[in-house]
Amino acid sequence: MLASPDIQPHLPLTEAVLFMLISLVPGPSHGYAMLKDVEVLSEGRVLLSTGTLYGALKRLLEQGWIARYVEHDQAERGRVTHSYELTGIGRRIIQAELARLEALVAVGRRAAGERA
Amino acid sequence: MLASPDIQPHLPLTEAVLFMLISLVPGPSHGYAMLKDVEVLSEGRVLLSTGTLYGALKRLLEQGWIARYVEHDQAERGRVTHSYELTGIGRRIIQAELARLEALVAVGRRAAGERA
DNA sequence: CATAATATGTCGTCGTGCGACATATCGTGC
DNA sequence: GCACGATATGTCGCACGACGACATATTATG
Repeated sequence: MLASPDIQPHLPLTEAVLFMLISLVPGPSHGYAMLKDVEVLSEGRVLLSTGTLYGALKRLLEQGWIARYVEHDQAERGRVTHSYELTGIGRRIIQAELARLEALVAVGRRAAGERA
Repeated sequence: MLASPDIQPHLPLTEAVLFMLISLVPGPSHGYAMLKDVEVLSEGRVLLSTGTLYGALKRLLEQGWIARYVEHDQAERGRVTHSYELTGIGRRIIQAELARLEALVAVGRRAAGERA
């Protein structure tokens, strides 16, 4: 019962990408905000560089896991920011990766947990 | 209460390395056997190439997470195999990585689990 | 006695995280 | 009015690691 068997080849995700996707679950956000969200979500352990961030965003867009739309801060003047939003595929990827991680932890605990 | 705070910088482990370390928990083994063990442990999802295997073994030795000793198959003739064994550091690394993964899953489930 | 499985190793390529660098806007305090 | 930090986006080159391809040799099996 593997929903969308074509998503398996994309796993495992890197820690950076998984945190970025998770940060988009509550709703759309933009690059810099995701950077800060990931820092909070990971309790300060994952500090994305902008190189990692924008490189990963580009790939996620190409793969169709997220979608982008342009937003104007104010009326039509001023800074232009880009908002990113999870696609259906993106949500399925997150679920698949979390399931994979749970299985991995189970294997590890079974082997390494209950013994000297 | 982070035992050995100096191990944190080594995380996250790659999937290949974590599975390789887990395969050594029950006891010493050699390269090719680890290759097959990982395949079984991962239920066929992780198929290490020998490039990955021996490259990773070299690094694990250099880092002192495993130790190597030479074994002679028979008396003193025939194929020479190398056995690898987890060190104390190696065991702590596994525990630290499993703990990290559990925390990661918890964050993911909290964000992505309990909502539409 | 050929063929598969076991066993170890190297090499080149590709993907990805990351630090450094480059720009520009916005808010706050002085 | 203006300096300065936070916000915001992006590029470039390096380093590390997984991987497939290739190379070899020994040990079982049919």
